Amino acid sequence: MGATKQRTEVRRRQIARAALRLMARRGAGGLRIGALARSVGLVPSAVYRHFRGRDAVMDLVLDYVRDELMANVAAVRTQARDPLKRLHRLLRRHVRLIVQNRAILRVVFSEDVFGESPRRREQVRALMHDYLGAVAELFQEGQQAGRVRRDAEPRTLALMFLGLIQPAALLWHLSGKQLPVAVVTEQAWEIFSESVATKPKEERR
Amino acid sequence: MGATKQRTEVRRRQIARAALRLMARRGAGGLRIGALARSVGLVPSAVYRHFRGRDAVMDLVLDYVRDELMANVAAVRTQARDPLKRLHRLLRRHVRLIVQNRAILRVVFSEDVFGESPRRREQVRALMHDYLGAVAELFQEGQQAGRVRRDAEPRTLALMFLGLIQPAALLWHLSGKQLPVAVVTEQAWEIFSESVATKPKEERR
DNA sequence: TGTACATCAGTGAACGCGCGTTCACTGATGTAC
DNA sequence: TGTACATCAGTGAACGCGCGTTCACTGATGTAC
Repeated sequence: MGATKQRTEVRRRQIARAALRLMARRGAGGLRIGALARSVGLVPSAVYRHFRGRDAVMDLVLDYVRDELMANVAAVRTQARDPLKRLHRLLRRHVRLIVQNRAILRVVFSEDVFGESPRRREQVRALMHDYLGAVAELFQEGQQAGRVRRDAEPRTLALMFLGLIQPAALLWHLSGKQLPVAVVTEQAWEIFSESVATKPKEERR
Repeated sequence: MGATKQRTEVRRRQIARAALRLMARRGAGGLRIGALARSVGLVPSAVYRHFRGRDAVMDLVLDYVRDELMANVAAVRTQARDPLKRLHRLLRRHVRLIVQNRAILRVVFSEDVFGESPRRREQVRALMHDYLGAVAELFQEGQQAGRVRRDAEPRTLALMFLGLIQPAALLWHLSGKQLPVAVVTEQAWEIFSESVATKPKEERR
């Protein structure tokens, strides 16, 4: 029944957005072509006019996630000079990203990604690796600027940084938005950053 | 053809163990009755002699995970008196548990659990909640003993504790055992515990 | 500006596959007497 | 200790379902002249 025709670029965008919504609710494995089509007012087979298949949709979503994460890193670089401030802002952005678009959690933790195809798994590994690399770079710059203690590996710090968010985000997600992620993460950042910053002996924070 | 008969309790144990192995490789969603049956030398339909269905198998696995996590908490309580030492030991045990049995990661991050049935989701939430509660208790005892700073919420500390492991474990898993989780986690613990412990100088607050 | 044709985004029916689950059955094991 | 019967853990065939994907088609949109 008569969906009005749209140019393929338009449909691709619509479908990608719908995919994000669906994955937020049902997870990566729960991305059904049928539901996807319906939610943009098409018939399942119509999706194949715009994508080669389910995998191609997934790819686009993964690209989106990567873009968002990396854009955050770039953004905080322009917003602050102090490496620790940059990291703090990145933390907030990361939390906001996850809260606003739960699909991101699902993609990274997905089954699909986790076990299934070696290709997918490698894609996500690379994504996580790159993001961690960018975060580690921020820490390293902090070390060079004398703001961050030098007796810690930047990559370890980057992992800890992610660790400030991940369990809270997971629990938040499981509990259906009950947990105040932003607040908890902020508290965790305070403790973490304090222990990571070089102490200007006997001075205030 | 012709599997020798076994008592149902024996089969249940065999099946549960096989389920753990399978989930470690393919994830919770990848737990197939067929594969499960084959890996204990049975025919798919035979599984139904011992379990009501796929969900019942999942339930048993979930129970196992809960038991292991909680047993770890109990164990470290007997192994050390100092709350921080207990937490350190718990961290190591947690890492070992995950490394030795990857199914645990999959269960907690699973799709199945993540989106699908509200029941499953609630089960996992409760599991995580209880474990976090037990960890928070250790922190609280540390505060009462004057070993842990009092200006931080025990629950926040518990979340951070999990955060020391989770991202590392995830990356380790994605990269196919490349990352030295134990080492990285140990480094992270050093930084974390240092910032959480009360400093000999500024005793009380 | 109108006509002829190519392209393109839709449709619905059908196919195939994997998988969980059911069912009637069989032969081994356990139990009562 | 042997016999009769109940129970119980196997088997394989079949069913049903959800879902991704293909295909022949149609009517709208774009383009050449």
